[in-house]
Amino acid sequence: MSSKHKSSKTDLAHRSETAPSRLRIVATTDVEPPEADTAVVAGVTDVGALGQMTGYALRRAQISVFEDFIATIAETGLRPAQFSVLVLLDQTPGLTQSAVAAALGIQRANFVTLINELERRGLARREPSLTDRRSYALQLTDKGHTTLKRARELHALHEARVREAVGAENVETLLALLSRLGPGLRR
Amino acid sequence: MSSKHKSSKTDLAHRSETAPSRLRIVATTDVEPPEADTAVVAGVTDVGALGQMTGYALRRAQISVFEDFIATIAETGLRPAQFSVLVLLDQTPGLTQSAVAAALGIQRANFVTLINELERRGLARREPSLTDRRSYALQLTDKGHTTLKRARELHALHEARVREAVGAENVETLLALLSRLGPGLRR
DNA sequence: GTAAAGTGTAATAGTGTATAACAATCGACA
DNA sequence: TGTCGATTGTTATACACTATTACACTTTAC
Repeated sequence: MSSKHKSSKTDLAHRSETAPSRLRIVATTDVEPPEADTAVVAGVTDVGALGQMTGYALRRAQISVFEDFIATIAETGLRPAQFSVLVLLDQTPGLTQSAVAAALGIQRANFVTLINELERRGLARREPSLTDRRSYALQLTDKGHTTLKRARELHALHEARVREAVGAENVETLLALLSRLGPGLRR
Repeated sequence: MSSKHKSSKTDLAHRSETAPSRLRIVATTDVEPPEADTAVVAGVTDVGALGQMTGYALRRAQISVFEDFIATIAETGLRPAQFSVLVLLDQTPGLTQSAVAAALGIQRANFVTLINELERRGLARREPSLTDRRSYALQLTDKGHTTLKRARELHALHEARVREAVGAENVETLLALLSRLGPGLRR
């Protein structure tokens, strides 16, 4: 699809070739590995070697974090994917369904149901694109903005718990490392 | 991965093996944050603020890593959950279905299908428990062991890619941080 | 102007997970 | 020893998420 999209007010496209700032990771902390050994911890059989496999560790952490996040924003009636769509549309209004889906790694066919629901709840709306009659320009409604605002407050509570669990000084380290695993490992 | 794991007799409960000491995290590395700005990277709209949310970052990383892992062990016909069951049964033979399910965070009702399939493929078997007629003592078959061995080789290739992507010196840091997000954030 | 590509949509299937119910069995204990 | 609550494996079922295919409509490229 065409590159630069809406240049609302936030001037995009100023991607200085050389990364603006390198992030110097210098985390120094004492960490207690939960437990080692092939045994039982709190009545549950230890997963042993599994815990040293990045994939497994990632999955368990992700599930755990999502569990907390979902419970935290439950009052908004939003699920994680819906929340991320609102954040994205708030940041960059006018995106097409395909653009949002691609950015979030969602199949555009599956995105239909998602945006349908957001529209049904009056949180977002499809406006006809002025330049392309095939697509819609997605927008947040006022209700969408207020809901998002509340969701952000709740998300902050959740994020605070995550920071506490992982250690505030280590959060940026974690994010930096995770970003390296972003979409696609070279093969 | 490790070098241990071989003497898979039935001696569980042999504590201490991995240094139960404290893990000193001292990662020092230069990391290029993928890209900043509300813009487009390679034709895809940037997710912006989303990238700073641990949950989102975790999810994307997990999906990416799993994708690679699944593709890598595809030749064994194993899916991640099945692989983890084999690893667990190899490490601790004789576990019951409930024990394995609990250790892996799987609903025991859903584990039935999983072990059924492993048994159907001749990789594991249900032996009658000698002490409890309600449950089974799960075991790997010879075929299960050889399949697991091959899967481990393939997993090593996968893990190597992960290490390269995240930086070999940072892997233990990542694992330590992820373990802190393990099951359940305090609420 | 015609062919190729992109957009939104529906239909469908596959997978993963959660819940409820149930028979068989175990464990505790009066 | 008999009863009752808890546990184990199991089936059935439902829901969320994902992937694939197909299609009409529109845009883009040659």
